Amino acid sequence: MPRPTITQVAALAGVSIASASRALNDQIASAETIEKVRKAAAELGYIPDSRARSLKLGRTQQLAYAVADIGNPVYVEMMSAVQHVVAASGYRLVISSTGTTSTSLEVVDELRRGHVDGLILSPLRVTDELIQALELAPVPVVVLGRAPEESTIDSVRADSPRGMRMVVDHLVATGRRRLVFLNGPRDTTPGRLREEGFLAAMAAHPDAEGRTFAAPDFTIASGYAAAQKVLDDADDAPLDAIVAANDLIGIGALHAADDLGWSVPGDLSITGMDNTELAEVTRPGLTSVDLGAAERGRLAAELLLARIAEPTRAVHTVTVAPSLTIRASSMAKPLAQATAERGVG
Amino acid sequence: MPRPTITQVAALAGVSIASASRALNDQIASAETIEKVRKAAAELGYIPDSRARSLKLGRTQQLAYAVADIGNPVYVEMMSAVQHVVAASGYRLVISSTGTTSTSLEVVDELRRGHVDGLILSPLRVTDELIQALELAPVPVVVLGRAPEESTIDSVRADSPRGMRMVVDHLVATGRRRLVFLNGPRDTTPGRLREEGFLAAMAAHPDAEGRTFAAPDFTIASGYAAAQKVLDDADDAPLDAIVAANDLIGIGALHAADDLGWSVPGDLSITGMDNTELAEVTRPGLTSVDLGAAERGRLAAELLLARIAEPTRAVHTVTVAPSLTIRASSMAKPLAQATAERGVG
DNA sequence: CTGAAAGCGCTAACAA
DNA sequence: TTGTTAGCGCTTTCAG
Repeated sequence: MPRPTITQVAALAGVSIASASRALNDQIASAETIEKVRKAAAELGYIPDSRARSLKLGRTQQLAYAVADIGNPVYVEMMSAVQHVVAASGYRLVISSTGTTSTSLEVVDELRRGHVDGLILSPLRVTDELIQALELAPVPVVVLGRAPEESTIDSVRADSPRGMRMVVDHLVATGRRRLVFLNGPRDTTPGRLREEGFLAAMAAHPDAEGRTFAAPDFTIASGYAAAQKVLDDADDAPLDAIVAANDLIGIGALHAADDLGWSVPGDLSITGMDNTELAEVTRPGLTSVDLGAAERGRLAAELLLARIAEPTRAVHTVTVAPSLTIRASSMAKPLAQATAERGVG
Repeated sequence: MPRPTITQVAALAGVSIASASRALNDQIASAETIEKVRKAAAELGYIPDSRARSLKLGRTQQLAYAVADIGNPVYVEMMSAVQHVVAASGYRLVISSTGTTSTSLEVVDELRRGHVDGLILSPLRVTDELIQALELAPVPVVVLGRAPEESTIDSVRADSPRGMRMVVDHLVATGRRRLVFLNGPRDTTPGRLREEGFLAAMAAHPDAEGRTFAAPDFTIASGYAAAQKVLDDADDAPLDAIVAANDLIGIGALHAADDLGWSVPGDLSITGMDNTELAEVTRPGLTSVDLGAAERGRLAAELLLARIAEPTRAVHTVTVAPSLTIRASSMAKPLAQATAERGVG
């Protein structure tokens, strides 16, 4: 049996389809009509067709979430939060993985198909071209990341510079003086911001020195190779802390240190960033900056829903405060030794 | 400026809207018409409205992926694979998180809105009620998990019993004789199957003995607590291997062993299941059975697309072969000691 | 408060 | 090959 339409509900209730529609939606009808229609709808198991509704109303009750790589734990965390908010508001979530190479422009172009009422976009690189496209997008867009100050696009950003500052302050406070920043690719937004944040933080500590090194990817393997190189050169260029640009690189560094016989945190502190589940799983646990991925996802979804509800509202740029989760990988030396005795190091 | 419609394209090209539609879709038109329409469409930047198309054609070019918890790494891995296949075939992916409590029945009901052309469902519990609902679903469904033999639903299943057999064989071959199976909740499909698989595998090794213990969740915290209890009781009930029902429980066990001063794999082998990214991150690395999550996701998507293309085709039940990834957590003793000297244990 | 009718944008008969 | 027309299922004027 085919799905019942509103026409059949109306027929069974003995009213016009217009009345049926009104009774079901606005409730603007006589009590008697509403009752009859509800009963008929229930009897037939009527559920309105979202395709027809979309066409008529010009909205789909769907939102898009587009990121470079939906497998990335940070994006997954955001997505869960987004999905939660979105579902609670009666929207569906359409995901699209843009791939690390593309510029997200295709995603914006796709919006013109009208299949979603809004977009949450986390672009790897924010180009002028992209911003321009977003301003002209047919539906509201919220950017997870840095949108230019003067743009008219809502955005939710992490505060990685401040996060970096927290990490560096913590390392210096626990006695580290020669820090190496292990970055991913510098031509990405996180790569650029985190490195700038690191250097700015170091500038506040004249008694400590920091240098930087860029791995080709934000991955464990890249982090491992990069850390290996840095640790191998330690005779010429000593160090007592590695500040990784993200958890994956940090874990790679943790493994490299382990394999090269460095004691963490005895000889070397290692920190990550993003505070993914992975950071909790390593031993020693990886100290990491939580940039509030879930919180950012939640806010992005709320901003988007608010703008859909009120398209002319003021532009919002929300920054989520980071927090530092200190784990064993960056404990101060006395603590570190106590830990090592238990067999952790 | 509003999105151009096919009416405007037709007007600019100087043909009827029907001709414009044919030229754009089937290409059944004179070369001249096709050329004119293409030019007009390009000039206006025309993109067909997917809402109107959905209503007219009765299909949305969207598929749904529904799992209990989209934050779970296994589901994420599947989702990535699904998204990959689906996007390559011109479909969009709508995700929905059913929550651990629900029976997935709401998801099936939602299908009647007609917003997707098919569903990939990974139910936590497969009830008769659910299967019945799936058989009556208005669009094709592929189940990730066990569908009853006689049902008419395509499904892709992991072979966790065989995976368990591989783990147990490996542990026995490396000298372990007293195995404890650390399960999650037994009233879930994976919980039941994995425990049965463990017991069946043990039956093949009369010289070894195995017992089981159920944690309330498939989480690190539950695994930690459960392992703690089992290890505390080791005087009365000795053991030399923990077989965890999944990686999270395995990692919890790894941490508990560490904290209680057990050397892994010196005193104790620990294994997980699912071979998530997490298993690679721990030290010692967690031996784990790869149940082919990505492969299952890929196959499920392909099965769904095939059924949509040919609704009357034969029912397919595909089983993906597991593979064992041996890491340091279950090395044989000689190897284990060599590793320990390097400071891993 | 209710019903008739228009129409969202598109595709697919059908006729020419 | 082309144009005319109906209609997918629904909401929303507009009269009554």
